[in-house]
Amino acid sequence: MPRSDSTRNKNAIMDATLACLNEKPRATVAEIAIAAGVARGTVYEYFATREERIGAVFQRTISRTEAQLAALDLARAPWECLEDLVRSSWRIFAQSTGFLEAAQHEVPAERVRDFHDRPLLLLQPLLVSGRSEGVFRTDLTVGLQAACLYAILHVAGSEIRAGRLAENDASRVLRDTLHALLAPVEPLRLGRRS
Amino acid sequence: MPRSDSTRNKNAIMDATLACLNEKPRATVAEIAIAAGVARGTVYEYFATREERIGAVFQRTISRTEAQLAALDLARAPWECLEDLVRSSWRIFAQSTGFLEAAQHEVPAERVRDFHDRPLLLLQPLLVSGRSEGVFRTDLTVGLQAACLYAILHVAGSEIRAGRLAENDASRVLRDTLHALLAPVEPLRLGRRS
DNA sequence: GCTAAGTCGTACACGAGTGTTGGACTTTGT
DNA sequence: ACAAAGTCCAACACTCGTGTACGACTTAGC
Repeated sequence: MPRSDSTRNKNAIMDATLACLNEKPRATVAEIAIAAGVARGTVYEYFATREERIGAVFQRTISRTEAQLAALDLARAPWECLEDLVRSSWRIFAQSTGFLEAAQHEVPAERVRDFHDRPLLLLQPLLVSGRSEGVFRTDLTVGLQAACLYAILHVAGSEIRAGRLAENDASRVLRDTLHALLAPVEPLRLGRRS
Repeated sequence: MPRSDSTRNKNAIMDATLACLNEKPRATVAEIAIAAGVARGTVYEYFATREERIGAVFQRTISRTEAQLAALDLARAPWECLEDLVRSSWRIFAQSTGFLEAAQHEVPAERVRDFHDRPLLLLQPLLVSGRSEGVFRTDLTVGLQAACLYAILHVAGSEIRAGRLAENDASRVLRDTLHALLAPVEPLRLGRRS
């Protein structure tokens, strides 16, 4: 029967880890402890090593992402599906891309593989169904499209953090950009002036 | 009158710094020295501190990028211009995005600002002219478009490093993706199934 | 209010990376 | 071939972050 403030602190530490690492990849234990409103030593009560701590947050972030993706109703039209996805989860990306980037280099390679593969696998059905319905373009790899999709989410995150994009606009901008990325090209009149 | 092997070593060190930091943000002086085929102490002959060293490579990378951008003939059609740009410089991005990412956190904030602003400023005329000619979409900020553009180049770099994208395909893929990103949306029938 | 669980703060040992120094050695350019 | 320029290597001091230890203190929960 863990005490209530205990779990509260644990969460605070994980949140602080996410937040700190998100904007400064080399954030130190001391900084994280301060951000969590906790003594440095307390951090070690829950996570014996840096790797364990980061790993836990890493895991939690993946779980959350997967939950978002799993909640999608793939039976609906691909575009609506995608819009839903973006609307419901762009924020979580904006708040964790920096962390994930940093975590790459602190976590054993196998788990990084996980991180790269699982969300892609979950995204794949959506992309594939969009393709087979003829509403997504097919001249680029799904892998690449997924990578670009995540990158765009990433961009939105940075732009918001930098104050160059208002949070209110994010959803619309993302929708439009992703639409451009995934929509099929029709006649493909390209590169020559009209 | 600097000796010839001296400048050769200096270049080797800068190249090694770029390469090492590119695939491992926390690369150490020792590793870089080895990669440059040089004793650790020798590194300090040219760059007294880590910051100075990274700063130099940082600067060099910016200069090269600017040179690429400056070489563009803006009088030509925007699409051709863009294609040229991509064709001539995607490689330099693929070889330095990791480094740049890492350098962000090792270099004083003012210079980072430089790094973010200058390439954008150089890209801006191209984007603007494309807009005024009506061949680029105008419903998104130039800043955001530029950010996405760089992000896509970034993605290509990672995908290539990860072996998921062949170098031969990169140019075409980039052209198509960027086209999608920048091309105007015509009727904008969006989100509803046909 | 009492107790156990949890926290705090400080101090310490340890490792790793940085930057320095100095003398022996090797290479370049003339 | 000879001096100057440059390199190498080993050792060292220093900083900083990590992780451990422990006694004193505070809080939650019954």
